[in-house]
Amino acid sequence: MIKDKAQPAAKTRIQSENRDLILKAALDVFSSHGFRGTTVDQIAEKCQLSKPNLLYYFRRKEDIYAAVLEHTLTEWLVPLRKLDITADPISELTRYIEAKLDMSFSNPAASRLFANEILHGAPHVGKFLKGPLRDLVEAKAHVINAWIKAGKIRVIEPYHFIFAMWSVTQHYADFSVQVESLINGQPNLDTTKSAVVEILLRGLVIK
Amino acid sequence: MIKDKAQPAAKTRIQSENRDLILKAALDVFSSHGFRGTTVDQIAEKCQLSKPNLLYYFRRKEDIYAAVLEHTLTEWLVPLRKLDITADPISELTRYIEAKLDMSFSNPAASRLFANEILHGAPHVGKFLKGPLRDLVEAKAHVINAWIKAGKIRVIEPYHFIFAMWSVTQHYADFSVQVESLINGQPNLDTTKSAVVEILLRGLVIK
DNA sequence: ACGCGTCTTGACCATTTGATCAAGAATGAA
DNA sequence: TTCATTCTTGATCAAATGGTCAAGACGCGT
Repeated sequence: MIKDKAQPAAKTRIQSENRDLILKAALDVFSSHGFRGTTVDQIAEKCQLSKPNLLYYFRRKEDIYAAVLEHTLTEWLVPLRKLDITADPISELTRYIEAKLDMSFSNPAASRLFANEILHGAPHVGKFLKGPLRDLVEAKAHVINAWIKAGKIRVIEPYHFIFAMWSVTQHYADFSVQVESLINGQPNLDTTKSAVVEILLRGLVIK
Repeated sequence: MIKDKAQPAAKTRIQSENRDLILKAALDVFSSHGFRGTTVDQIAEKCQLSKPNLLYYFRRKEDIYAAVLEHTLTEWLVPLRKLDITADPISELTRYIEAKLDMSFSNPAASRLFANEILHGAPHVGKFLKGPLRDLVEAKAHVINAWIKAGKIRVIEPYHFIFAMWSVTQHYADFSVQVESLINGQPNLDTTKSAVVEILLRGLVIK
């Protein structure tokens, strides 16, 4: 669980600058090596601050991790929140899938940080999963069900469909090493977008 | 990279028994905590052997990890190898997806071990990805393309489609904590199978 | 029962690493 | 400029951890 409420808001210029530096470096290192795999020294070196200085801004290593994770989570849900029941389902879901792919390609570290956290049992975000995220997903499952009832898309199990959109889009960030090994290079964003949209949505279109 | 060739084959009864014990415990611990996150002591406790005894069978912690990973990888590709070009595409892909879901549900630890390895840059299996796995995936992409040319399924990008099948099926193992938090309990295997098959294959059926 | 090779472990070591602290340097409001 | 507050860091500590080793226990073919 995220224990300490986020550090008291930065009061000085130096504080906000250095906190940003630290969080940026920490995202990079934590996402590459996991929580146990990263050392405070690594983060310190990456942002050019001394280790005791890091621990001046964040008392414990775990506090840095919690701050990075929290910061990441808030941005994570923005696209899902925007899913609009009044819009056309296919174009709405297309927008969502493309937004998630944009995030995976532009900020894979954030995706990996989250994946690592879940993979290891979500020790810091268990409450987030069972609380805010669960409520949001439930609401969006209702949206999908409404579309189905209105005859706008074919019948599909909403939860599994949401999981499918997540897993496929995040795959390009979390498993990028594998993807790049198999296709011998970086995938093209636009090509990936159209392929993924086809795969996930073609089965939903009413003929 | 997997450095040492697998340990010399077990010669005595005690050797093969204890190696099995160790590998079983190690899969459990490594998949939960990652390589850096697990200690030799944890593995030792889980299989009721002393730490020096573990290091009698495997000289280094990394050797245990390599052995578990190698053991896991070999089983991993069995279903994909079986994809048969001569069979009916939809039933063949259905079989594959269901086999992968069976694996995710029955042995999530193996899936998580692999996910963790890839997530952290595949330090031990880079050659496997660019070698055997790449060749296999290339071959199966040809199979899918052949089905498309024969007019048996609709046009789809084969690599992205394979990635989609992997990510969706493995999601239920790798992100099980999230899945179970969101649906408030363990997903039903059969329900999941039919939902995933619908999502991934309905768009491929020729009307 | 013997004896050799296998197996087991308590004690120990070196290194890594998260965290502390006191002392000094920089900052910025008055 | 002044000086209280904020910021920075070298030195250091304690705990955790991967790995070693010598000595002894045990298994098993003869």
